[in-house]
Amino acid sequence: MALPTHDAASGYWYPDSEGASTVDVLNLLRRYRSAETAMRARTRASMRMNETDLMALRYLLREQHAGRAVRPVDLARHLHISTASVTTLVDRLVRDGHALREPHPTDRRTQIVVPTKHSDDEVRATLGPMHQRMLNLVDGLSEHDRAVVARFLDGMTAAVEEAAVHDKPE
Amino acid sequence: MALPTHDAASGYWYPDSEGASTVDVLNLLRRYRSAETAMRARTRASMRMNETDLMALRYLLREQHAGRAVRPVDLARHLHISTASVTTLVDRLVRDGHALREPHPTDRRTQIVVPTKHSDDEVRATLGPMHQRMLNLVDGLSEHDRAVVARFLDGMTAAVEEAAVHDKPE
DNA sequence: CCCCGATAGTAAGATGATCTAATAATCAGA
DNA sequence: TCTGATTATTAGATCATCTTACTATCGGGG
Repeated sequence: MALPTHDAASGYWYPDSEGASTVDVLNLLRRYRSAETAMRARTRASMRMNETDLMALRYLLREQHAGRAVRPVDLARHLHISTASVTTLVDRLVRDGHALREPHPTDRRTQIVVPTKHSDDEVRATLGPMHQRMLNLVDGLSEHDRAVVARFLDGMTAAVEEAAVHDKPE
Repeated sequence: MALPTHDAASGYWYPDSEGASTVDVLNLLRRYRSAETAMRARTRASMRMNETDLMALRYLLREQHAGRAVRPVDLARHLHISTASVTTLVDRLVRDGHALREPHPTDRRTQIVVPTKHSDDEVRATLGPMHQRMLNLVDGLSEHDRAVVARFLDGMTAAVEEAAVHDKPE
């Protein structure tokens, strides 16, 4: 925790100097964004998957965890791709042992896409430690600081979403 | 600012209730991520560009602002694509009026890729107001809160980057 | 001064993920 | 029971990327 500096390409941050200017914060946010993107690229590479397929798999795992069944059309809506593309996407997931097609109990037009235990293990092994580090970090914050961070993230989300309201009435 | 709730698909947040749990914060971070991704998709759609081309253009604008010339090979390195792909990428940017190829002053093997004023205006018009809202938000924070947020972002970045150290010695 | 390895951009052809349009099966309500 | 809506699939096209091969240029060591 006593590391002097993170020296990403753009945006330095010295944890000792108390003064974090406004642009510092925005640069840190951008730096986090880029670190997360790089992390996704690594995960993708280590699992030999493309971005969409990985997002699909994570969605499958999340929904399974929540006890909800996922049909191909749900994937299409969540990922904003056509059902035709989902067909080939699920083909890939099944071919590579990440998911299975199972019959839907009541609707014979559709199916249920289920992640395999193997894929669950693999994602957990890859993302688990990182997730744990994140949890630890936030856990270490005081109640007050957590609220500060929560308000910040909520506000940033609103700032980003507001663009949708004004620019595109469609 | 007295809005009751942001109700994204996953992760609710009530700004009034003081208790933001650890998982709340992580959900808010994920929600911000997804809002930002959606914003990028809107920008891309409104400018009729794909993700890589938009990232390239933003890089060109940023570097120009910093007074640095950008060669095709710089784009290749920054975007992690081959120089062959950069050739076609710059072809697209030039075709659509977003950039120009200019001769390099000293090295005749290469060129300089310059963003057009038009593209500058367009990006500024699209992203400017959002950026302003973000600045205002962070500006509104107290010195102390800004430091809290900065430490949080710095820590999260470290948590995400640490995966690279352990998992992939390559 | 000139060669030669390194660097830069481009062309050609292949691959992979997406799209649209058309089709077939099934559902659910009038 | 028909009929319109929903769902998945196939076929064919498009688009961005890749690898490989090639050409032009640079810059340093004989």
